[in-house]
Amino acid sequence: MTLIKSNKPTESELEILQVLWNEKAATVRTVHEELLKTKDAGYTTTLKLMQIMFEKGLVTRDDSNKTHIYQPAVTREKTQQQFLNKMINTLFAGSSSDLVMQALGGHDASGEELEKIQQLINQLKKDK
Amino acid sequence: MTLIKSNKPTESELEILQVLWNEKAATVRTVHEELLKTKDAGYTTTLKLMQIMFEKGLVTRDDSNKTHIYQPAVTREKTQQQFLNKMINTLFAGSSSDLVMQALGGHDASGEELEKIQQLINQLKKDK
DNA sequence: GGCAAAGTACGAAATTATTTGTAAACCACA
DNA sequence: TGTGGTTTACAAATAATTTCGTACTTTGCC
Repeated sequence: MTLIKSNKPTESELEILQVLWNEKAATVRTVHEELLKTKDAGYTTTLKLMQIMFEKGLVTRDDSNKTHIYQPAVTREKTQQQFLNKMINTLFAGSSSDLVMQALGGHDASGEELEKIQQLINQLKKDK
Repeated sequence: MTLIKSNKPTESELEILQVLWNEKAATVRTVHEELLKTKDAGYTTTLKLMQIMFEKGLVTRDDSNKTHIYQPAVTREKTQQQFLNKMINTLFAGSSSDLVMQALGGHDASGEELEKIQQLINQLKKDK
């Protein structure tokens, strides 16, 4: 049996994934331009990171043209869940509802958002 | 104006903080024994980590006796909020309710927990 | 063909985080 | 007093992550 490495993306890799999730597909150039809006790094830095992500299997790429086009190979939802679970364990002593309460309390969600959450809760209660 | 470094605890530092939050105060030995239950590291590793945390201001310590006694210098709640905000930004495109929904959907909370969350939501809606 | 622009590959430096070895200080107690 | 056990201090090795320089490749255009 082969143990599959979960390959959790690093901090910088997450930033890149974020862009790819939004754009569906993008060149290094595009990703880099996007990153420049919030941080400051060299082009080859972004390139290198994306190459590493390719090796790790975090992204796929089409290299049939000179300019490669990258796509995310992991879904936003899976990755979110992965980090949420980690966080629930290391920071909320395993209690997901503690996390939810803290998130609801700290930030403010709009009335509309609260409504959506409430509906989800009703659904979950019904399912029990 | 002095910029205050937020000094976000690292992964290992979080594990130590977790113990300190539970125990209120503890020696390196105690923390280390606790960590041994889930991971495997040398005593001096834990010691070193706690010394670094002291330098960073993440913990305080009473060194009036030979065996120093450490206490957390940051609260669990503040730290949770810090990481939640980070995560909301880098992984949930700024939407806290997306995080909540994902957390509720992925893990299961007990009926009792759902009840508590629902009450919190009602409260928040009323406050608007 | 030759040149410039934009891209990729790759190695290695720089930085940050984690782990460990060793020495020195302290304490208990035979 | 001196010996063993526990502790802190410190320096340095190791590992993981991020950044960058440089060389090579491709393409379009004169």
